[in-house]
Amino acid sequence: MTVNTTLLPENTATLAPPNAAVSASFSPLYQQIKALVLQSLQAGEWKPGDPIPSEFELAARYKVSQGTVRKAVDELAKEHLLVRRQGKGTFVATHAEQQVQFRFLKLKPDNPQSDSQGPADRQIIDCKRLRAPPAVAQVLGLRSGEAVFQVRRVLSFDKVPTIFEDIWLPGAAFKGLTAERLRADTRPMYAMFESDFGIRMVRAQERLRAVLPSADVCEWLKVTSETPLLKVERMAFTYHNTPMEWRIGVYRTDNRHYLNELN
Amino acid sequence: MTVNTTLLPENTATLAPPNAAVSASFSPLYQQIKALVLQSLQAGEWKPGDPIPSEFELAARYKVSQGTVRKAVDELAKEHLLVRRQGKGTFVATHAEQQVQFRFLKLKPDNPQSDSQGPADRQIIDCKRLRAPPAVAQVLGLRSGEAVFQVRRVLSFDKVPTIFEDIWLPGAAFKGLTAERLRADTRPMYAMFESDFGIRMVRAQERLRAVLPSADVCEWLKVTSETPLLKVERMAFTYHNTPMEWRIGVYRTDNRHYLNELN
DNA sequence: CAGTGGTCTAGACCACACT
DNA sequence: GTGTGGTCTAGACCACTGC
Repeated sequence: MTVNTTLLPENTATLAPPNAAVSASFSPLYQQIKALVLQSLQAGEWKPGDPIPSEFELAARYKVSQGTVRKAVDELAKEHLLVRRQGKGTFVATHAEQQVQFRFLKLKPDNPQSDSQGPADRQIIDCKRLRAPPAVAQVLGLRSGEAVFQVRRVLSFDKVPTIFEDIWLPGAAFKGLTAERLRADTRPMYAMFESDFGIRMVRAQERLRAVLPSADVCEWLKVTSETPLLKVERMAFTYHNTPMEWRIGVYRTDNRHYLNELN
Repeated sequence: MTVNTTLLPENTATLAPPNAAVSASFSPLYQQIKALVLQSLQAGEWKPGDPIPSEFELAARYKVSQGTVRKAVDELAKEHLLVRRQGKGTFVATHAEQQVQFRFLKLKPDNPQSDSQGPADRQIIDCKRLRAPPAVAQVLGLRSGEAVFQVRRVLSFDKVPTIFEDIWLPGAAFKGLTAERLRADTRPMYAMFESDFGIRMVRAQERLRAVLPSADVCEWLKVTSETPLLKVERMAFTYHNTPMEWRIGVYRTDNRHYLNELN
């Protein structure tokens, strides 16, 4: 495999000096393999939950050694794009698995023994199809005025309304989304996005602030306007860092907290 | 190297069947090497900023192949305990490096171009040696009444007091800590902990809430009692998950936000 | 130039899951 | 048993750093 070509029919890594003049943009073989696997993931060649070919098969396909494939797959597994299961195979990661459900929800109960840690009760307020306001269009990488969906919902834990969220999604990718469909589905929202729209959220970024609630938030969360709330602004991305969701939530934090691990 | 012994004089991995009866507690060689390196780090055999022996030297010392050492060091590097530098060697990580300073401070300016991202102005209010209140003793793993230090300080960005913090440290480990020493040192606090007390913070956990400020916080941050603040409770750990710091901070978030990457 | 970490290969064997 | 991922080894060569 030559260096810095996107694909190649045969492995020339040990035959040709890989780095005569291209030293500036040198990229190791396993990174190139990683990019190829990622391409297949994005193209939907293997769907969430499916097994991908074994390491030896991939090694044969790309004409590299199994160890090189292993290193590429290792990185994708660490980024939660793939899941390795010893003895079984390597699978495309999915938000539908019990194990990783609510990977992105960091709000935990202060007293885990007395308060539920499980999924919340969800109430979809509405789901509207709109022309994107400028701010929304900008963060989602759309042209101003393109179609977007706006979903509003309330999450309750132990019967206490705790989270109010405003979710913006690109109209083109989520064609056919309705409040009814959201209400009918009992799985996590991101699991439905995978199966119904072929969109897998891979990475997210959250910005947190302390705020006081607006009048309508007071209504939905049944709090006074003096109750400080945690405002969580989330950008979620699919493959290749494509923004696919903008979510603005406010959390009650009197019996729960946002837990963050620093490594 | 036999399996499941903490150390061994020679490599028997290829000689003895590693796993006749101990299948339940099997641990791979590289994990054992990792534990040994970690032990040397904790014991201070190599100090923050120092180079550790080369992969070949470590391989010779532990009687394993270089590849096995590599995998152990890889993991320690990913956990930020070591830093690899191609061509130079592998070094014990330190909070003193420009590159990783304030690794644990997640408060970022809303407008990076106009607001400073750099280190804050620090004002040490006081540093008291006390007998640990029960709550403090519990989280730090001390007996109630053991000595602790309480440091209070204010951090300002662009002349705006933004963070008020209350920091609790075990008295035994930080013997000799004073407000004067804290004020005299211009480095990040964790860098001083390394050089002056031999304590390296390796991992931390933060719990976030929205709160309204107490009367003294209003004073220090010059805000009204109606200003919602982000309360950040941090537990920091040294090697082997030993708790070494409990820190309770309140952040102003009107011009800054807490940024969190979800992967 | 020598020494370090980084990549790649080839082959052996182990642990695990399914059949 | 067969096939999967997981570990370990040995050796080659590349890229980077500093003498």
